Amino acid sequence: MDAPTKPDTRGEILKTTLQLLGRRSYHSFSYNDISQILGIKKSSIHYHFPSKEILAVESVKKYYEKIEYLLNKLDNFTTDPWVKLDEFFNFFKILLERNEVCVGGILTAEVSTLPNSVTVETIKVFNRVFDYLANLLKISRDNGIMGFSGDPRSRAVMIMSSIEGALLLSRMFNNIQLFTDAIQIIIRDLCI
Amino acid sequence: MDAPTKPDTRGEILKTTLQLLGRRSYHSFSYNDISQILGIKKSSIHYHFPSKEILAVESVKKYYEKIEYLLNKLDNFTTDPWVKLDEFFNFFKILLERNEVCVGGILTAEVSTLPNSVTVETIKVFNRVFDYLANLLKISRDNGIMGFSGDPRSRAVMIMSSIEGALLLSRMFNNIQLFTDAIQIIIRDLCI
DNA sequence: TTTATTCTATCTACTAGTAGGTAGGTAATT
DNA sequence: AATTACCTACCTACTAGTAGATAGAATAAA
Repeated sequence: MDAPTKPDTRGEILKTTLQLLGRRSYHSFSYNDISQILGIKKSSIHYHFPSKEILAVESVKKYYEKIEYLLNKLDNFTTDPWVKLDEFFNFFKILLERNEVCVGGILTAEVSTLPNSVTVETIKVFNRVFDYLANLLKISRDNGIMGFSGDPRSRAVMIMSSIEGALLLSRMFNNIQLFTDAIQIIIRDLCI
Repeated sequence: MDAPTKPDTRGEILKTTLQLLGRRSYHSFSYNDISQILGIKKSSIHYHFPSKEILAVESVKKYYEKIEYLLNKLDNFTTDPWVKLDEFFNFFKILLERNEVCVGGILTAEVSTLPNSVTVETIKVFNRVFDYLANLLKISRDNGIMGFSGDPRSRAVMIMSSIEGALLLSRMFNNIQLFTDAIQIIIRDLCI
């Protein structure tokens, strides 16, 4: 058994920031929120992240890692594209159950007032997901497992558009069924 | 010919607010922005709208009217549901061309930090649109013009989810094609 | 091994700027 | 005279951020 690890303040700050981004928005949380949640002073946060921009950039990078971990886990877990999609959608459903939505969706909605460096990282997340989904869709259609028409990448983008939109609406209407219904339609439209 | 109409400061404030909401977000514009754009002082805005919450509520109500006007115009213009949908989607495409997105989508993304009264008005807008689309879809399928499967209202919600998501992503990627591709898929998936 | 120095990570105290908002004043209109 | 619609001047609260201090840990030197 290892000795007690030293507290990871930096990591806790990032984790808290991601939660705040998933529940609120970039402009709706402040260093003061984090300091109260973690019981440290604002200047301690500034020590680890000298500006809010840097904090957000690092947070989005961490989010990218979480997405990367999810996608790798899907590929290690199964080769069945339907199961992969199911688990992929489930990742977002679990966010909803915690009253969060996708950090990417939040930042996308605020993009016109975001520091550019944050936008750049956000775009990377989406492109990673688009690539993954487009590849999955293409292979599945080539194998005759799926029957959708049109360009796989456009379909991938449209799936993520639907997911982001459905997450936001589902949260506003306080109705998870709204999200799961949308997922059913997305899946059904892939079958034809 | 009428005499010069008196300046409609209240209306100009509302119009400017809607533009700011469509380009930024609730938390990313301030009375100061409006005062600079219109060349009036903040307190003059406060005179017409004593609080930001009231300003937002009135703005969303005005947006509801714009949507209502759009939907009525569609119904007066044609009975062809494909043309109606095309024109409906075009309304949002024109927003993109002005570097705006749907006010409803913006507010939905910020809902966790909005005054409740603003949320209530936003929900009304969406329900209006869901009702309209669900009705259009149901009639069109009953008439054999459309071939989608599943509940028309769920399909309507999913269409709006896709539109909101695609608007946000299209704006972020600075690529209108992203939006128009999504629209193509939405329409195509209604044909089966 | 002990001591000195450097590094890390937190703190207190403070800043400039901006947000939403208020109170009182004034000119024009009714 | 009352109302409307604008103004100046100001307020509190909060934001992101800064400077300096300090304690503990790690490293280097004797």
